[in-house]
Amino acid sequence: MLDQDPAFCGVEVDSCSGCLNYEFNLCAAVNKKIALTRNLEENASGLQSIVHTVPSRRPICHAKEWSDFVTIVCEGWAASSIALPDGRRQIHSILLPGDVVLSTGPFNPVFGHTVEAITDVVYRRYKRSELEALIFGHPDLFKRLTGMWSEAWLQANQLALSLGRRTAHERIAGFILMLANSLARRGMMLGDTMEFPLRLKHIADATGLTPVHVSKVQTELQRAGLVKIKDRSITIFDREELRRIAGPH
Amino acid sequence: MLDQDPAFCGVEVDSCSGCLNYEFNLCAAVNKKIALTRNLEENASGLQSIVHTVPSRRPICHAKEWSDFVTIVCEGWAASSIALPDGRRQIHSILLPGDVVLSTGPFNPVFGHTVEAITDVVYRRYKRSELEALIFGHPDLFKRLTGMWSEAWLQANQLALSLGRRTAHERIAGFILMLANSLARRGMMLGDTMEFPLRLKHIADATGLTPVHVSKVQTELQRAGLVKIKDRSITIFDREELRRIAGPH
DNA sequence: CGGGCAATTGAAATACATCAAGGCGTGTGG
DNA sequence: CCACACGCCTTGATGTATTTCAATTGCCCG
Repeated sequence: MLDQDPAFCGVEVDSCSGCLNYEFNLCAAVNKKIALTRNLEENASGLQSIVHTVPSRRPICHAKEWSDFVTIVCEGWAASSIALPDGRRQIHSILLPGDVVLSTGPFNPVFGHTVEAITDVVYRRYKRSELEALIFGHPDLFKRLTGMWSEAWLQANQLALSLGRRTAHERIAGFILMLANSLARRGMMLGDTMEFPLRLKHIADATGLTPVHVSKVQTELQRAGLVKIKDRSITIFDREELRRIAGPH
Repeated sequence: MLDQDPAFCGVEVDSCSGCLNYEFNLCAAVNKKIALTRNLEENASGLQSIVHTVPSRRPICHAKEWSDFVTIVCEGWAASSIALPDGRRQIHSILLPGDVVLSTGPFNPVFGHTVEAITDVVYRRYKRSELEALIFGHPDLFKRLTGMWSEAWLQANQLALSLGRRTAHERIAGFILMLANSLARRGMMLGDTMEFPLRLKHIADATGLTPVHVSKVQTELQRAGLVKIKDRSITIFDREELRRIAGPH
């Protein structure tokens, strides 16, 4: 879906309303607020955003970058990670269309993170100061953001639980199911098939394993007839069994 | 220090001003705001809190509990964790005096977490609704909270990095150093010695290892003369070398 | 056609877990 | 006061999940 129409969101400033994920997250809320302030004849051209496009494998935000902007993914897949100087790194979130890049968070930027495009990515940047001003005036928008924070914190802790206490099989099965859920919520599943542009290295860095081992577990899952990974997409045949392998939640 | 005067914070409602950690975190800010609102003759008896005491090894907040209260630790050590039904669990933060129990977060409670007393613990509960009201009126207090969230998120991600990518030695050395820093900021270090009330199981659940393995690594660190663990306290002899073992940051 | 990344596969190495036994401190009941 | 049980820690022996190393293949792209 992404590849079929990479320019779907377009490049004009307020083309989000046409975006498939418009309703998904912050974008909708923000734009509706813009509409509201317009009606009120105040701050008419208030919240501007600039659309950027980045080819796959390129960084979107760098670890040291001090950012005055809040970034939201419009199109494509990206990975947010922390890296050690010796090259080890841990991906802590896969960013999909509609996701706010939390390290460029609406209230405070969080340093030390790197965001890298997995596929070609289209993203949008809001000026933090403007977004902040908007948020303070609108309690529901605010609620949405604090809710986002709590959820992100919970997810981070659950990732820690996985990395600390789950086996490779559990982690990988769980990772696939998590992606399937995220994509389903976005209407990006075609039946039981979804895009799967991740390299082994991505999965390895997200699950705390090595690419080699990820490959072995994946072929096991495939030989057992649970999934089929091919041509940068994955089909889930036996979701029930996959859930069983992913272990308790 | 904790054991010497467990009732240091007292049990009256606004005894925090005498607390060693009063200036450390939210308490100070909250209480100053109370003072401010008093001066303004509004909401005079606004923010009430109730002090609770819990003996070691007892739960403070349960996983399923819906909480209308925000909890702050006044005295003692506690652990916040997520558990799997089969008993595996991951501790994601050690809570020390002055720490806000983030799963009872100021804006939203976060479910699925368990908070357990390690030592005897004294904590204080604020009604969320009251705290929330207070926060909205006071931007600096608000800034403080969003800053807390960002920091907590960063820490969670760094924990994930450790669990996913660091060796047992790195994790344990890093864990000890982290505690030393936290305690130092609170003025709870006596030279290079600090309280260390954690059981092997706690350290294991915080580092994603088994108690047996933690024991082996600890005795290695001790034999190498880097630290000495004895009588529920730990002394750091060679912080430099410990940092080297903890690996890059 | 060749060169370079990505994935697969097998063999060997290793870090950590599991199992099991013993010791030490602490509380408890006789 | 002693005997005893119990929880916690230590230590060694063994087991295993995952890593590391290495060789091979396929594929994309010039």
